[in-house]
Amino acid sequence: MPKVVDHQARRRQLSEALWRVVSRDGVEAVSVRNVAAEAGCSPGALRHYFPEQSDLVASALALVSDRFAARIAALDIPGPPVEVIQAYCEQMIPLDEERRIEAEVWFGFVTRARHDPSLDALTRRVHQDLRAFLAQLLPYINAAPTEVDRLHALIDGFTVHLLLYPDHLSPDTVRAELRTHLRSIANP
Amino acid sequence: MPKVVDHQARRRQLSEALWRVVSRDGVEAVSVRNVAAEAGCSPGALRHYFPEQSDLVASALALVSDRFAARIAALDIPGPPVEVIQAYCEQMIPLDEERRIEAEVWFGFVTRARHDPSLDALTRRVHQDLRAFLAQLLPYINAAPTEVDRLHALIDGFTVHLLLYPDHLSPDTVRAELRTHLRSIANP
DNA sequence: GACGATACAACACGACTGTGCTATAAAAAA
DNA sequence: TTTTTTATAGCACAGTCGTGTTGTATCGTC
Repeated sequence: MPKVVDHQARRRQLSEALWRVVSRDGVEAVSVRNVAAEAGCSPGALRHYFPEQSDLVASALALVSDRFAARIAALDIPGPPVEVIQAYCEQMIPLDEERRIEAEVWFGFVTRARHDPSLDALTRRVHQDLRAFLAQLLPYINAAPTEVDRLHALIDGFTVHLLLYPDHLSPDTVRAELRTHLRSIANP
Repeated sequence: MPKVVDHQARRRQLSEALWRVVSRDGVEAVSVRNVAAEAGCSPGALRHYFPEQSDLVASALALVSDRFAARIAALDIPGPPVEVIQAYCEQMIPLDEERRIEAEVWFGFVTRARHDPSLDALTRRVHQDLRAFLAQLLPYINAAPTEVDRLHALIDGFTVHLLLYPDHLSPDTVRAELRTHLRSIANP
């Protein structure tokens, strides 16, 4: 048997290299050569793990989704229901550097996904999962089920604003406004 | 003097050709050649009006902003303040085909603008103008000035969701939820 | 009608793209 | 040690990109 490497770990490294390229130079700078250079390997090596470019992008997007799911699973917040839901919702918003890069990658490629069938399925599924997740949260604060779309839009709106105009909106402001919103839709 | 053409009109035609390319094939399909072909002219002719590609994109983005401003100026809604503000806010949301294409172009290039200084200034200015416009609206329904960020995020969140997942969210739902929001922050 | 400015077309160039193909290095198995 | 399988590297190819340059047709003015 030949040299053995952890394929899964290698793919994650390469996906994170793509993240760094997006964060530094934007989505339009993502190419096989650029990502390989960022990861410190040859384009041929990258193509050994991702035969086509869409495989690489899909993996990078899936990693965003996985990281979010891991954060949610690791959360163990005590306190009143509104604070628990606040903590969950905050995991979807780029309030720190880690979440900022993830959101940058996600929103950088989500527009491309509409014209790329291989990415389209993934992004639609994640969107629907998030909506379902939020819908599942609402009963804990006795909010009306119809509030899910407004909450979801608010979260993604804050996400876009934090990404594009970080100097016009502080994470603390977003946290406070999110809390205001959750309290306003909660029925004690 | 030579053949005279209406430069402003020609630029608008070319900008709208760019819109159609974005709407059909996405932002990544925008190139000097593709837009020229869509407009039915040669790349050389396009470059006569837009020496560099960023000039073309900047013009297309400015046209979005101008169209929005024209719609706002043309509005003459009678009725209670909440309904008037509702009508204003709806002009920012892709609730019909015209606004959908505009929003598609805007959100398609706004991520690129963060890495392109010539586009950055325009997009930031528009964002700030919209925020100021919303802030100016709030007193008419006696809403707290602090509500501007939440309203702005909600509007852009709905915009993104309508753009990316139009089959998960209907324009009517958005209209209804926006009205719910405006009523919730209004103090009679 | 001749002139000159403008509109437009066409090509050239270098750089970049994704992707196929081939060669080498390395490590596990024989 | 030899064999075999994998990991990585590197090159080739056709296509597209933005943009510079050069030529030509067309119209308003003299």
